[in-house]
Amino acid sequence: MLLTHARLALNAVVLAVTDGAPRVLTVTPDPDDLALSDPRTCCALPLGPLSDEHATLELNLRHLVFQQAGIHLGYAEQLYTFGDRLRDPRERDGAPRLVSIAYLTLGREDALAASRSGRWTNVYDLFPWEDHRDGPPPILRDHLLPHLHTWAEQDPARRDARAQRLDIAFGRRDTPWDEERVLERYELLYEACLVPERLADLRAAANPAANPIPEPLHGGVAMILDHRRILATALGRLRAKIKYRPVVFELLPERFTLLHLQRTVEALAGAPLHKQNFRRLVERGGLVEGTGELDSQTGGRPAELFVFRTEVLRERPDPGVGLPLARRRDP
Amino acid sequence: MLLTHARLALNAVVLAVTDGAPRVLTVTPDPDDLALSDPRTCCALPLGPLSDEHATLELNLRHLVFQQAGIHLGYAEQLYTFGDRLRDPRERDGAPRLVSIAYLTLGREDALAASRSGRWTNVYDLFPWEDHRDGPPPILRDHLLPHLHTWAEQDPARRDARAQRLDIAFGRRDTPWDEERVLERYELLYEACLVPERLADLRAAANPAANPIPEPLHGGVAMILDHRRILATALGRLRAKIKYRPVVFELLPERFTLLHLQRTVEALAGAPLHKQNFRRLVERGGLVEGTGELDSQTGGRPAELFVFRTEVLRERPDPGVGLPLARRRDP
DNA sequence: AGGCTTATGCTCATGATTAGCATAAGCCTG
DNA sequence: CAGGCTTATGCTAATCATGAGCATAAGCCT
Repeated sequence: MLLTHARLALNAVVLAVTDGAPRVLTVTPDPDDLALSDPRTCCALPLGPLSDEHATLELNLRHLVFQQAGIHLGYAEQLYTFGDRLRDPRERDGAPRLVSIAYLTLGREDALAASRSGRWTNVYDLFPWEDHRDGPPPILRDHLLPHLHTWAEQDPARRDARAQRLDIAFGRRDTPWDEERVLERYELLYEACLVPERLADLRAAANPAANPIPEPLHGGVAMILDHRRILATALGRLRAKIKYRPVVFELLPERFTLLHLQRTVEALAGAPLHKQNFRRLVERGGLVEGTGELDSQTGGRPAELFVFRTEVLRERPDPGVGLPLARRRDP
Repeated sequence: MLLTHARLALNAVVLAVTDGAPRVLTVTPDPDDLALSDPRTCCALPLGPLSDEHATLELNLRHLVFQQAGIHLGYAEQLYTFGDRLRDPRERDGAPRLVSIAYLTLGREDALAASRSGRWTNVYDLFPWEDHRDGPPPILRDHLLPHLHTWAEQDPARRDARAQRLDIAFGRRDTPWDEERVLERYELLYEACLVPERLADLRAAANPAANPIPEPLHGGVAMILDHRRILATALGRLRAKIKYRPVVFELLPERFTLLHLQRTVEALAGAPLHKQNFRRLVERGGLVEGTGELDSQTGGRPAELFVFRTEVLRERPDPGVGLPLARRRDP
């Protein structure tokens, strides 16, 4: 029952929403972890070792993020443990297996200033196909989907299975777009060689000749190892979670306008919401409480400032914000 | 980034539903893992080491369960990684930290026969307070809740916080009972010394005198280490999951009656459902499809046999069965 | 003053849920 | 074999939730 040859790491996905964009805390990769990627265009999630000093994994993680980026985390939940072999290409050369326990954590906007060595990266720079707030992004229709369809046709044996996965993940045919399926979409893009880190993995593969060399690689920001997959897992989880747990409020200042709240949810969900219905949902759901104070910085009629009603946690089992979707951005 | 002194284990929660009761696969504990518990009354979840032979954790786990119990697993998903210190009391004596990656898996009823060294244990023998199919179980009102309230009053400083946790977890006052909060309930019962394994942990504690020795321990089946906590996590997760993913069908034979389906959901949720509304929900939700064949073993009018409609996965983003709750068992 | 912006109240149609009632169609017993 | 038991299944009324949109309010700016 003893496993001696594993490297065990804690991994943090720290998310915030600033200026209407979801942002993730990234750090400069440890040269050790860079593997075969280019250090200039590559970023990494904060990570570090388990230490016996800390009684729980979560405390360990908080300490680690504070050390690396000077940030005191708010909400934190365990996300997933990534332990499959060859996540790190160096394992091919006999390096011990890497097992990463990843956490999803949220911070307030103002934590941005506190960051030391970390940087905040716009999540949609890393996942440009996930932002549907102004309708499906052009890159999806013009670039990714055509390539995905080509890829699906490529292998006659798996054609049907691939086509069906595409339908489900990207909302083709009778399936609606489901903003939660971030990981499924990432995995398809990875398999189709449309994300840059796939190139590194292929280069590191034992016999590069066996796999056709990828042609239509989508440029953009790269992340080390499987960190973009970890982030995809986190985004999908968070998009699901806001619907049934009041976690959005972890991302907002104590007092906020309803539009501020809406914009934050939209930034995470990557979808536009129907304004009036959104208000009704959060107000009637007992999630917020008016303070009577007004914010006149709105550019229009001043908006009332609200606070989160903590009591709702006692009253309802699943007090999420829900997503009253709008077809397009509300006029 | 190397952690040398951790023991890393895979842990399987294998669930099935037979004769209207949810059952979990348990094995005789490894003498090494027994720690301070009594081997006669103690059971364990299947567990084993990570092995470099297997490319993924999930394959590793499947192999392990097959070896230990002769069962080929169906559905499997990662549950949680338990890595806090002192999960194993022996760590106090310098034993390396134990990190367990737990999986939630489902099997068909008939897997029962295939089991070799494992046993199927009724989940509600381990969690008698969780079965509300015939209303709140007497043990809750007569035994656990009174003791919990006493415990809450015990510490004046934490009284309010504890009382509130009780309200939320057990559905007191204005909060409704939420069948998903299995883990929260377990943790309260653990803290209040109402589950047997707490005794073992206290005995192993460095200075037993610091903690008051527990009086009102609830007897019943014990599990090694924190395996009951792992199981609580699994049950809570599954109860949430059936509502938005069609996982119940993994527990049923290919063809089933709607009542069979309902009884299976009820067994997992621990709550009675409204029959007519349940039918409408699964039929109109497109989850099932009638075969035209009848089952005359029902004791009343023969019921139609249904099959799961796989296509639903393409059509709707969240095809769970939903829980049309009934106040009492339907007449 | 008039137009722009955002906030906020209200309505209407539609669909989903809850809670029952009622009937159907087997079996079993007297 | 009728009557009562069981379970299956169809149907409805009331209530509640959701999606879409209209209309008005109340700031600012020119």
